[in-house]
Amino acid sequence: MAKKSMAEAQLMLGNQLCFAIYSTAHAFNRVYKPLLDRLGLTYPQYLVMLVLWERDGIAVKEIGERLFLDSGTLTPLLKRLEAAHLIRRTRSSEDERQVLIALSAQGHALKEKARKVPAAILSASGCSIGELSSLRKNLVTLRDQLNAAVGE
Amino acid sequence: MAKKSMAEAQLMLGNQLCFAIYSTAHAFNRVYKPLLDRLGLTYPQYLVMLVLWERDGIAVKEIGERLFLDSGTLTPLLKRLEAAHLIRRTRSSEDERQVLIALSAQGHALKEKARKVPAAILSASGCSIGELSSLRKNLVTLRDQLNAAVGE
DNA sequence: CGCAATTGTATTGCGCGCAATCTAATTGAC
DNA sequence: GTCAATTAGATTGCGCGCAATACAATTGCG
Repeated sequence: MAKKSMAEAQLMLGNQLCFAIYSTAHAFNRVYKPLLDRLGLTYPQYLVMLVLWERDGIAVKEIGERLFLDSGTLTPLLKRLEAAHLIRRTRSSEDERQVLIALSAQGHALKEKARKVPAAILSASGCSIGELSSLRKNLVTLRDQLNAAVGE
Repeated sequence: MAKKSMAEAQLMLGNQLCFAIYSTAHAFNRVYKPLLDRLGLTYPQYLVMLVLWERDGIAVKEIGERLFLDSGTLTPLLKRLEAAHLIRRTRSSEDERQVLIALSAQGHALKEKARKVPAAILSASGCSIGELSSLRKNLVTLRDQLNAAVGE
């Protein structure tokens, strides 16, 4: 009987870590949206730009590995960034299968406008650097463990 | 110079935390998918069923409040659950604006098959109950803070 | 070299997630 | 009671996110 109610408790929404993550991700999105609207970016597009601001001229594959996204997501997203004149997509001459992504002048320039985003997010979170940092570490560990479990 | 790059690194933390959450949510989804496929549910549909297994006969509005989802997401999702014969949607006679969601016999029965899901997730996470529970608590605090910040 | 297997990207289809808009039902101020 | 404001859902449109599939370029094995 005690056992059964434990199984029951595990099915309760409030007890589920996954729902906490799911709903926190949505909450973050809502905080980011007004900030990113000013940059003309969606959140996944912002992630791609963050990768490119660190280093551009990389293949779609590498962006996908860093963000855990595949070509089904990235190909149309990158086409939209190209249509917005933030990036250029060119086939690699060394390996014609690869499409290399380079920032345009506008894409580089957008980095300056994006500088104030992290501070705004930090303040909306209402947490200390230490809290956020330990939370991040635990999540990355969990994520890597989950991804390893999927790969068997 | 060291100070400036440290401040910059700290500012990036909000971004990094958000990406940690974003990518962990996707990792969870990948772990859940094969388990939920056997139930014929997607993850958001599973969340709706969790709410209904706790208490059904509730309005769409209440489901939306518990899951932080709006009618644009729920209406088509609930129609798919109805098409799968897991729920029934009926207008409230007291307030004709409301649509009440009730589990069908199949919907109730599915709860039994869903009981083994949480244990499978727990094992894939590779964490102890205590770790997951404290992580969950921190995330809920952060989520509520973020949602409050959006509401100003 | 020749050909099968692999790799990188593109395409299609489906299910969210949400903003914006719409409609019908209810409430509230007077 | 009347009419404006509010509320609950539904609809539309767009951008992911991913599985499945397709295809061309490259690699590797004989």
